[in-house]
Amino acid sequence: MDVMSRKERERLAHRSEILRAAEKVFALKGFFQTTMNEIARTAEFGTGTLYKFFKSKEDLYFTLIDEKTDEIYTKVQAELTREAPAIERITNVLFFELEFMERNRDFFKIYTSEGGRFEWSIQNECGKKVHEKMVRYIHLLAQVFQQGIDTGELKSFNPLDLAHAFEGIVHSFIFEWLIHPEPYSLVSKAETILGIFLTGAKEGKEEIG
Amino acid sequence: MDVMSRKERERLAHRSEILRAAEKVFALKGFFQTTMNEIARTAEFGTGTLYKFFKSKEDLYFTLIDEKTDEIYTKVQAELTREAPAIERITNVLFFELEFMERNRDFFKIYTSEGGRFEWSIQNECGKKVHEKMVRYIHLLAQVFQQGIDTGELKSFNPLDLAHAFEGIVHSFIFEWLIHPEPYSLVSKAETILGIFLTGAKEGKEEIG
DNA sequence: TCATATTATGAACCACCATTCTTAAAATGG
DNA sequence: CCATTTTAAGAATGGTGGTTCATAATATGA
Repeated sequence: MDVMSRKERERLAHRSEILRAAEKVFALKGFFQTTMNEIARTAEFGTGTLYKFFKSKEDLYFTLIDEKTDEIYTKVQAELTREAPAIERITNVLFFELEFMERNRDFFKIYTSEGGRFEWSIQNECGKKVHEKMVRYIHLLAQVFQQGIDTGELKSFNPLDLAHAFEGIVHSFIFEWLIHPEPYSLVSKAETILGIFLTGAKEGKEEIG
Repeated sequence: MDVMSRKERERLAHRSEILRAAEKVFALKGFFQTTMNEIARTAEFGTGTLYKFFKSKEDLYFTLIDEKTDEIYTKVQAELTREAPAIERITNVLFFELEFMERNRDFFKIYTSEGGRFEWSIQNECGKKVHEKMVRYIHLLAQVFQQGIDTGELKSFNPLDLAHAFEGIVHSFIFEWLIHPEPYSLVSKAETILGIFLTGAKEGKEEIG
């Protein structure tokens, strides 16, 4: 049952088109170097039209990030709060993340570049929202690690430290994949990531004799 | 023996003062939001004077990064190419890095924000230089891991993957430390980082014996 | 000290956008 | 079809900030 009028539906469609165009341009040039004009041209709208949907460039930018992060975070959250061994949940989340980034290269370029600008982002009203969501995600992850420790699956490191370490590794693999000139499957790195994170780099002393 | 004239020495001193001021302002506001005017005011020079030392804002920015990275990379490089067990070298480098960042909070804010802007940075002539240095560093690290694998100290993961994972963890701990409101010792996290990286998160099933 | 050369200065210039606003076009509906 | 309302457009506006340059300040050295 469609409760929206044709007008409303069209309006929404136009909004998404603008967001899609913005994503492309922001990913290519970063926030400060993309102009509203260019986004408008890419989306095939007039410049003024953008302001019918978003009250400023910042608003457009953060809305973009906010809606996309929601898309992945809801999925990840569902998996993390499931009833299952911690390692299994972490593994699945890793696959989610990698697969999502593989399908949303542009988005991650924007997302990752947010990392650098925290001073500015965090001051900003919309930026704060995005940042809080990242924090909540890390804490959720830490909670799962805590459970893994409790069940004896994991060593008793500080769970928040584990979460940071895990995200650090994942992030750096995604980053590497992004700047790599010839594309390869990001998901194929999952085994490696898990291997290093779970069993560590050091060769276990195999005291044979 | 001083081969520089007083003039030359003064000129050099002024240059450093400008760089120091720039570091402070860039760290606080990021590249696009700091103005040459503000850097000049901070350094107590006229705006035009900056252009006697640096041909543009970009030049100033990348010179800053370039010279600081040299400072740490030479130290790190010396340690990495030393004759010693791989794990020992990695451990020392980790302490270097953390200690350096602890003394150069501002610099790392700039450095990390470079991560995000790779499209732009890499196109840029000066940016390319900085990027190449990062790549060289990672490869050096990978080489050490390779040696560690050869000597049986480390498991035979792909050494480049190990290097990325290691830097990912370190980076994420530094990042966390940066945004944390009340300061704590970064160096104190070294044990944790090494623990996670070397032995992994999973509780050991005491493989064989 | 004074004439000259050198250097520093910051006001002015100019290009660049985010945003607004007038105008033109398209819906609407009688 | 026409009158009226709604919406889209992109030119015009205003503010900003990197860079330059004419001038002031300072140094030099005779």
